[in-house]
Amino acid sequence: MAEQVSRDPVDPRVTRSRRLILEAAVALLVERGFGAATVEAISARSGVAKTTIYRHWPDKEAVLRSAVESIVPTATAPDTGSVRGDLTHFAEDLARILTTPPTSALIPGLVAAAEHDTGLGRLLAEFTAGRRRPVHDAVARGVERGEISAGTDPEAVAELLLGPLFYRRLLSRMPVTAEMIERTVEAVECTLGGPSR
Amino acid sequence: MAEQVSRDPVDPRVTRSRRLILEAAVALLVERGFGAATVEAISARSGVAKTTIYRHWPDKEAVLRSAVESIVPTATAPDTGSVRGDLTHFAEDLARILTTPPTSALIPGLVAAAEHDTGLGRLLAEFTAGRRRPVHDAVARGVERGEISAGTDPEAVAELLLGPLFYRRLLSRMPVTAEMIERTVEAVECTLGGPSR
DNA sequence: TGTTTGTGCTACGCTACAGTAGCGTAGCAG
DNA sequence: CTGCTACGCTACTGTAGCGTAGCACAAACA
Repeated sequence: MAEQVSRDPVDPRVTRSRRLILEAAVALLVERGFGAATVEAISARSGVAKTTIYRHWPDKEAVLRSAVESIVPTATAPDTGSVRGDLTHFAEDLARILTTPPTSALIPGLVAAAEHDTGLGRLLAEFTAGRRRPVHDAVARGVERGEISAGTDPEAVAELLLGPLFYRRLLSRMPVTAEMIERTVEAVECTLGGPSR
Repeated sequence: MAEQVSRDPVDPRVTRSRRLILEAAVALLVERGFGAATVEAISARSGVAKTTIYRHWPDKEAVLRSAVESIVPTATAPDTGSVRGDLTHFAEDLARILTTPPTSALIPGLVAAAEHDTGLGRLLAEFTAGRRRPVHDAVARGVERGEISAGTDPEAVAELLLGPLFYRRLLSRMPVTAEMIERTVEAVECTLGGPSR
């Protein structure tokens, strides 16, 4: 919860400790995955005593959740004036997130951890839902503008656009190039049709 | 290596042990993920002594690799006469794999493990490459048939088709419905264009 | 300046797990 | 029937990691 952060004027030692701990946790998650993110490793890397970590979080899971939360990126969704422009911008944004640390390195582990950890599962669900929202908005604007059919399913659009990008990151492990993005956006647009459809 | 399997007429006790061990390992991987698939758990579940496990594999990683290998499904790719038919059949096949055990439950963990384990990374690469091959073949047949343009990039087609399906399984966790498959195939087809293109 | 509060440190106890050694037994094949 | 081989079992060693207790110290704060 964010209340804690803004409420009382906290001791600078506390903020420093928390910051160092989370930085180290993120670095470990990114570099060596969930398996290597142990409390002792975080302590060693951050220079903060293990006991101090337990003074701020009840257990390891809570630390890792905080670490993950601390780097969840927010999606941007500017109105570029056309559906194609919006989707392209969005895809480029996602591609950047998918290929640059820290988020990039975190996603595979998060996907797997979400399978058996409900807390992280919720986090992943929030992340992906947040990712789809800009697409919904872009579609809504397109409909309003008369550019595309009112019957367009925004979820379907999001899926067609996000799927191939995540596929590259997680499965085929090919680089996400500008050409690939353009091609994918084109494919999505192709299915949209005009307002008459 | 497969030589061992077919070479000598093996002692039935050996085949029995190996089978029980791998079955237990797969069950554990499927039900509770890579983290829970310990040698001791496999031993307890299979009823085979831990020492016997180490008589057949050098270490835990090797056991898990064998377990994963034992359930990698092979892709089917019948020629239905049209690109659309081929792709639909393929997508339905993949959807089944993505939603039914044991493969379904294994994929998230495999994706994550592949990130830091080169052995499993190779396995995943082989799996996904095997998945894409039928799409390549379908495209090739479509080109030969004059149904679609010779310039069609089969990798792009595979990506557009596989991406959304995997996205549902791994990220949005929505069920893969028949409508969704049809919609996705339609979207892919829409980008193909005719032979004139 | 004195008091409070957060930290570092050492030293724990506990559990889970990897991997091994040696012995006795049971099943297989000739 | 006999030798061979795989197996089960017990008992280890060693390590890694979680989470805690208590004390001394130092930084923040009033």
